[in-house]
Amino acid sequence: MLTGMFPEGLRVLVFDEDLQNLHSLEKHLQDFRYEVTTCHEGAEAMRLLPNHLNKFDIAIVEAQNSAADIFRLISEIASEIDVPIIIISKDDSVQSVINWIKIGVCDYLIKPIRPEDLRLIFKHVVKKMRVGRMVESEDKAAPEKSSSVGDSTIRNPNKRTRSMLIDGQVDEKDQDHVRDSTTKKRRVVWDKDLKKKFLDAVEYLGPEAVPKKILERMNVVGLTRENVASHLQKHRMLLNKQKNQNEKDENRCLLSQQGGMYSGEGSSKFYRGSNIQFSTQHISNIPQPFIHHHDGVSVAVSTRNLHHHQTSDFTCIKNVEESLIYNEEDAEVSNLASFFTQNEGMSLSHLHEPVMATTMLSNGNQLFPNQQPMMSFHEPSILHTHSFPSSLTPTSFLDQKETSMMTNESEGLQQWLLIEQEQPNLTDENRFFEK
DNA sequence: CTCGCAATAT
DNA sequence: TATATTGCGA
Repeated sequence: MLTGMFPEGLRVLVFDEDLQNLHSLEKHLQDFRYEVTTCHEGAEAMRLLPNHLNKFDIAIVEAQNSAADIFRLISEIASEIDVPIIIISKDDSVQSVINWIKIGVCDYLIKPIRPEDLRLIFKHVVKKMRVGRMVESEDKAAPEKSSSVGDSTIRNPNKRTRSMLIDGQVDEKDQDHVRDSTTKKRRVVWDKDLKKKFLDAVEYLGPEAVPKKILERMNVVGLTRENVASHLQKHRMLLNKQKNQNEKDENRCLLSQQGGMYSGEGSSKFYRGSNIQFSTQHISNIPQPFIHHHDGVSVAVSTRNLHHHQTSDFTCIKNVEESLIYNEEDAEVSNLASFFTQNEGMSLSHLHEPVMATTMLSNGNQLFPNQQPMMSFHEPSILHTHSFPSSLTPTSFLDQKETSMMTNESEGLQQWLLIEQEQPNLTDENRFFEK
């Protein structure tokens, strides 16, 4: 029964209502060469389980605290079917554990789940097989001390080391296996979703936002406190950078006779207090005083009234109308060139004219420093600029602004401005961990 | 033990 | 470049 490859190919049914969690679980299980079947709908899972007794070796079921229906269903089938069932829950209460174990599930994992927890699920299958046959050595491969109830809450980074010291034989095997497929440290890819979870957690926790709590709040399988700490460090550095940049901007602004305000994506004050985030782009040759370099992107904002950005969405919108940001990066110019030649049939001569592209992002009440308000011109979102008047004349800076204001009735302008930001989506394979 | 930070490694 | 790791003081 136990082939040399065991537990590769272990057939696992995974249920989680949260699709992202589900995929994360799937990914990690597949890393161990398990054969994974996923489903995110409770009734479906419960149907799959009893009807496919020979299709799965084990089932993992995520159960919300309040999932009384799932509890009922599982309690009905757990005693009837032969498949070990593992519950995943964020509820770390003793009572919850007792409730589930009592109805016959074989294990209970408390979120957040480590990949290690998932790797060892095969022990329950082994244990089941042992009921008929006595296999002494398997006991070591399926140590109770690892990954069962309680383990998930008490994270001892030295546990592995200790157990290795205790039992050299098992550990050498273990380690080899681990090196091959499991403990190989993976680099976390902070994609859009992860960043969102992170930022949501940080926002929710406010001043309490420390790595541990953020991690708990994010509730992402496999993510470690260190991962979060590292990201948090970067995140804070960005915020500081932006803050400093902002202060500089304001100083320059105060000192400037023209009274211009400079802003880039780093102008958090610019955004704060509004639930709208926006950026503008412009391509042009513009007078020096309007150019400000921020993170390699040259931007400038001309605003007549310096202080109403933060007051409300409405004033913010009005400011968008008044905001022009110039981007003089050559690459951007050529991107823009290809965009217009491909999509608009515009002559390249337009490139010598200022072309304004403005995005306005509704992203909750928050600044997203990691996103890229400066969209690249080959992304689909730019297509929204079709409605922008192409008749802008390359006259003066303010003339353009007025042209745009006149050409767009406010409703149209808003629609034109509201461009959903899109970042290239990672495939599921690459979603969370790098290969 | 956790946090935050900086330096350093990958 | 982005993320991980490490070391150290708080």
